[in-house]
Amino acid sequence: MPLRRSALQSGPTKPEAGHTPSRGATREQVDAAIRAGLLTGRFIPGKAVTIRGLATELGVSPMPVREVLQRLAAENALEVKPNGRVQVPDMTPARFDEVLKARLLLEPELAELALPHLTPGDAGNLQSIDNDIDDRLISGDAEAYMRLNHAFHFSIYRASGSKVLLPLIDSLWLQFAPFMRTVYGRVGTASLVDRHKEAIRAVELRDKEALRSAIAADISEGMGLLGKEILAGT
Amino acid sequence: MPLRRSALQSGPTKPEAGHTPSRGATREQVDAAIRAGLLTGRFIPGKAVTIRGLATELGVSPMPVREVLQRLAAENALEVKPNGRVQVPDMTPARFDEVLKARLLLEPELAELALPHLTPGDAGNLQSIDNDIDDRLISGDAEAYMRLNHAFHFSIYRASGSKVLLPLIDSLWLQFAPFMRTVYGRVGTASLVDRHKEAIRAVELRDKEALRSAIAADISEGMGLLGKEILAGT
DNA sequence: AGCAGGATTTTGTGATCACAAAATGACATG
DNA sequence: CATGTCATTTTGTGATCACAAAATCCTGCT
Repeated sequence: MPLRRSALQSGPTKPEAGHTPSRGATREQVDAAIRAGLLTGRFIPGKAVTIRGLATELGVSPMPVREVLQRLAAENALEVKPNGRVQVPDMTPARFDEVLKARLLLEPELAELALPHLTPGDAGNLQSIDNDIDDRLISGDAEAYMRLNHAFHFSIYRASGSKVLLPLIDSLWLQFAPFMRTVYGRVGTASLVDRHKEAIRAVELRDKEALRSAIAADISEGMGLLGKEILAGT
Repeated sequence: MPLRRSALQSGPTKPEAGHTPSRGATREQVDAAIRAGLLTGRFIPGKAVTIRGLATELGVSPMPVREVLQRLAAENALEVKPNGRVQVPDMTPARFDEVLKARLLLEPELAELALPHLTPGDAGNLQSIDNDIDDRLISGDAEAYMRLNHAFHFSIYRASGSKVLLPLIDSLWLQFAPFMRTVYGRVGTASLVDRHKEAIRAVELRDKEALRSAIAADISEGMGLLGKEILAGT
């Protein structure tokens, strides 16, 4: 086997020695790798993803990949077709509307719940992430933009300590991210707008309503307008 | 092994002949069995659930059970502890508040989306389910009540044809159902109230707002009041 | 009796195998 | 050249195995 460079492996591979690292570590590694790949759009919707393929790509046995694929299918991040093939589900207008609606219902709510837990230090981190985003936008690095945008939102949401709403939102992001990647591939990243600055100010001022509307506007303008346009032209 | 009567198997077991039924059929069977068990409260929160145990109980190999458990863990219906053990997560006040909030955000919305698709025939089905529920309430059959109450709500929600909101709500029900079972075990079923009648009338009249508030009231009165009371006393 | 400590069993995890279904490709036929 | 057919390969699925960690049980001591 030629050991080709994988698009999923960012750092050097781990299995240096035969020692088992810890309980379920391999599965978590595989899970993190595939999740990150989905969130940054490295999987193309409609393209089949094979168990053995990912397994050899990640240098593990098919077993942990099988389990992770089932997990992601349960979160509707992947779709198991009746023949057993697994693929990233392709976006439909109906699905898009639903994801948008769900995001608008849940994300402002969770941001509000997180607000009391956000420290001035967190606001600083958000500021720094947003600066990175601006850099990536002008350099046109869509993959890095998606990773940072995810980091921005979830830095807020995670502060809530939520164990229910957060996983739901997680599932939503996994569902729309691969599609948005294809959108950015068409319209580029230069025209992207967000409401991150308003959100940061709202966090600094601890203004509940301002944060809600910043998040809501970020969603409907950033995702809503762009996506509708693309889906209409298909 | 004495082949004890399983609490999960309702009918006679299937694997009569060695013929493979169809693609992934075993997994679906296992998935349906465990899901139904969770929704009717046949699993006790905090009690560990073992792969091999379920496997022999269902008469299958551990493999499909492993995958299904991973799926359900991804939906937060089960919890994988750091040692790998899998159990039904026990309810905490914080978790309960979040589930309640999420239900109130999502379920009235999906009911409204479903309303245009609900026919007079559907209203009749709802009526018949609700009649069954009333019978079970006075006879005190908590397990049947939970199954029918689930059927009532999801008969509405499924009509929406939703592929995003519906799975999210599915996940929520799997999370609170086992806890509610313990609640019914304490307070009995005679005192349960619901807003099903109002919901049915709203469906018949195609009254959007009436349906929303019927569902919302059903949630906050049926689940909210009962749960708060129990959690406060723990 | 209470309890620590070690042996035994149980359990999850990752790997591999066998099999059937599906996808793929080659090839012959119209 | 298009098209249907058949052989080959790939793929998912379920089962089984080996191993280590965890839990459980038993025993012997104070």
